[in-house]
Amino acid sequence: MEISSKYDPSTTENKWYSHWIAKGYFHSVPDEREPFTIVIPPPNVTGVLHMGHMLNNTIQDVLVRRARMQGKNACWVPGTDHASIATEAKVVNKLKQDGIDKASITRDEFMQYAWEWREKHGGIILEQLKKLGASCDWDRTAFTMDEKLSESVIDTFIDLYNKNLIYRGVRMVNWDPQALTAVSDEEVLYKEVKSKLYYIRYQLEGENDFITIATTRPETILGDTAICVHPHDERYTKFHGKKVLVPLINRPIPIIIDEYVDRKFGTGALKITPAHDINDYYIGIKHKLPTIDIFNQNGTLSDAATLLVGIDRFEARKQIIPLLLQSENLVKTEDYTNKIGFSERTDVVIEPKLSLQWFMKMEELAKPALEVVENDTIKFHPAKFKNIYRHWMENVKDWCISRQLWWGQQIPVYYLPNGEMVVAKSKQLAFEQLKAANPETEFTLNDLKQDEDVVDTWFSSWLWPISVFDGIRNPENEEIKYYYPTNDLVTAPDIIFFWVARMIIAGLEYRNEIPFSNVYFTGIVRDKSGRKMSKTLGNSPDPIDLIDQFGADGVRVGMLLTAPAGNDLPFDDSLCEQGRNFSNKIWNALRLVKGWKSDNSIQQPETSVIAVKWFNARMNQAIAEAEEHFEKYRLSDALMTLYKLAWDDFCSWYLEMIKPAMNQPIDQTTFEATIGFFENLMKLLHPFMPFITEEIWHHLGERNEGDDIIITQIPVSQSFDQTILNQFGFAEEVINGIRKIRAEKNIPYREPIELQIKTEASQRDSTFDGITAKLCNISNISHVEVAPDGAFGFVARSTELFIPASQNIDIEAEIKKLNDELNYTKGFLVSVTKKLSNERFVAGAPEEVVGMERKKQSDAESRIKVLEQQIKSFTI
RNA sequence: GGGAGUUUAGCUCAGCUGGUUCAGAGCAUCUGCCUUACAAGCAGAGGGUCGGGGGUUCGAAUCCCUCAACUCCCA
Repeated sequence: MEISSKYDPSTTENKWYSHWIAKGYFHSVPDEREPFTIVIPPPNVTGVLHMGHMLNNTIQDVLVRRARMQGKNACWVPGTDHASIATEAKVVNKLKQDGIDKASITRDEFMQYAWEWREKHGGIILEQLKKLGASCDWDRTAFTMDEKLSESVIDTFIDLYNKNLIYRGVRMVNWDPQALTAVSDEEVLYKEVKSKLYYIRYQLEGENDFITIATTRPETILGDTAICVHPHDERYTKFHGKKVLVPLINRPIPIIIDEYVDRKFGTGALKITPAHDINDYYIGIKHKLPTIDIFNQNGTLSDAATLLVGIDRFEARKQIIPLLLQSENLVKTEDYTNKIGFSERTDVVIEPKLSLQWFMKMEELAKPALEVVENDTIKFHPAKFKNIYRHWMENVKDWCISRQLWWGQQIPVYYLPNGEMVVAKSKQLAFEQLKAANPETEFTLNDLKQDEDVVDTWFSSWLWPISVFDGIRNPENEEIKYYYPTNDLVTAPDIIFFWVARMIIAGLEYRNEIPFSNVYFTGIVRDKSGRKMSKTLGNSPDPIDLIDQFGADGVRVGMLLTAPAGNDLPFDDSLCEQGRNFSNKIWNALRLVKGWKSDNSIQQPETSVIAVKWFNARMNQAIAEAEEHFEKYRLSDALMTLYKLAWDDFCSWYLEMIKPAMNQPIDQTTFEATIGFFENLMKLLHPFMPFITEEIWHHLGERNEGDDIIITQIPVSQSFDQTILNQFGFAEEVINGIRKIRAEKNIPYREPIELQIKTEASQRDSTFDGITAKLCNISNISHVEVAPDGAFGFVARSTELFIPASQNIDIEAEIKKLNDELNYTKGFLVSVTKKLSNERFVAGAPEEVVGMERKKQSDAESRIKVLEQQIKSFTI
């Protein structure tokens, strides 16, 4: 069979993915095996696959495939979340393009459009994950607004309300004037912005005196209800108890005193606008100040402003300056840099705004959720994220869960005309509840009006590990009992509070059990210059293009090789190139092995006996190493271990050791052992490189229907022969020494050489002589008593080796080389001897350490002796 | 302003509770090779006073203090 010299992923990837699907390998049903469950962090339904998803889902797939090959019942639940703000914005835009204004249609009509949108666009990202090889149980694909999940959300809301953990209140919220909704603290991004500090003077009521304040937001003076000064600020003592007039509108407001004021900032006098600044809000409460909300929901000035009404807040800022100048209230303007909050969703400047919202009390719920992370019931990888988690949990604030949107689960609260409210699953139930509580009520069903708002999307996602198994509605169902708690969660650290913390809270509250045992925090994928990848910057490659270019396996390997947990990943195409090259390397190993004819009439050569014995030991050593890395969730290290096992040990060493002469058959024993090794390598690599390993698996032998690598058992480490590894270590030094001499002296590989070894007969070990001869094209290896003349020499451990020279030897160069080595070794000996002659060391250090030092000392001494002899032999 | 983390080769990172001349890996670089699986390759080589300073110790990349730079989180 002809196999191409370049591996072509495009011919294999779709083939195997369809095959796995057809065979139902990804589908899981509860059985008697140990379950291994991962729920996907549901990507945003509006999104397309980006590099962060690639990294995140590759890691999940590695974990899931490995678990599957360990004989566990692996279940990876895929799905998407409804992303209320983002999706609603998309739908509103789409409607606008079609000439429809959201305000002109009903809520039901809007929801219909939204569902249509999601039917059409909502599945893109999941389809893309298939290209990556993600072995999700697609039959379980979930969506946060599916009936099952939505009902769980509503049930939870009602339950928490009844437990007095949800309340409604007026609070200063982060208002997004574009999305026209409140957003949570976590959805506000603070950025440094160059702005101006305006110094504005307020005239005292009835006096011709002024007090000057500094502000970055001059337009908000219209909402001022006080000026605040520090009680000990002598500059302002004379103003205590007086009133000033708000410029332009001449509304009188009091001068209040509070230690909150920073005397050094600005003028030391602070304007107080309780409706539009969180700190002012608290001062307002403390001093019982009125609040004047001068903004409409869309960020324009309201009637309450009395001036510039209807003008946008930023335009108002521009327009108020000339007015203040004219009225001689503007004293001066300074450049100033401050941090301003932006909406994560719409990127507009957040407006602190007082509004009536629903909140969830967090303090009590947070305690047990902190505890399980502190005591490692849930392990974070890397553990440093525990600190961040602790800090947040200890300073947790109530969660604003209402959003002024339509796309999402509508809050199950019904209001009566008199302002009373009933919390229930439906209008009918609410009415029944009302009747039960108050049989005399005059209100009818139609008097009940449901809250217009929906709950935050995270109020759906926080239930995800439970709700995908219907564990809220049916807490005793078989699936939730089998799959929950899930095993691993793989996510980015930036949603540790949005999501991870709240899932832990929900798990403990509703299952009385943690939702997962391990949380693997990936890094953030950045571009070469360290910037976060984003659509707006346009610095993110299209993952699908990358897959086309390097193959899914290549991209997976590329991403994982340099992505230790929690470390940012500066992405570069060359990483995927490395992955692709690796695919090609093992592909070519297949070509070599497939080209051999095996013959069971040939005796297995001694060199191959040794080679097989060695590789077997080496492989088990590497497996043990990889297992350890997996245990610590160091996937990139596990991959690197296997990468080197395949490339260096298998391809570069082992295959060269056993390679038959050109066009010669190979003995059956070695051939079978080699196929076995190759198969094991493919199994070990399968979680990382699912496609090529499946392809090679089928090339390596005749497979029965259903004999696919994806469901084979992954090799586990067995005890291995340390002696042969040590013997190889020595052989490796010898071989490298010979190669170095060949390279330095320009002796081409084709030209056979002789090798003479000088060791004491008792220490002679010729195990690898045959292999050394084969790999270095040595015609004859002999053991000698005396160093030969006219030979290139080198020392491996404390053995002298010589290659008789067919050419003249540059004696001086040889002596120099030996002298350099001698000096180095002597220096080493000095340091060791010094250490050993230090009584405090010998007394204080553990015996093993001292023993090791003694061994180093004697090794160095004998090596020095050998080197000195060699030098002497040259100088004679 | 408060908190956390990071700083080791050109790049990305390992180096666990001090102890092999401990300074490592991959990639990149340089040199020589189309050696009959692979130039997406093979064989060699170079490269770091472990951010600076101080301390503890027989011994410090590792522990302590301090300074500096960067990153993130919170307000």
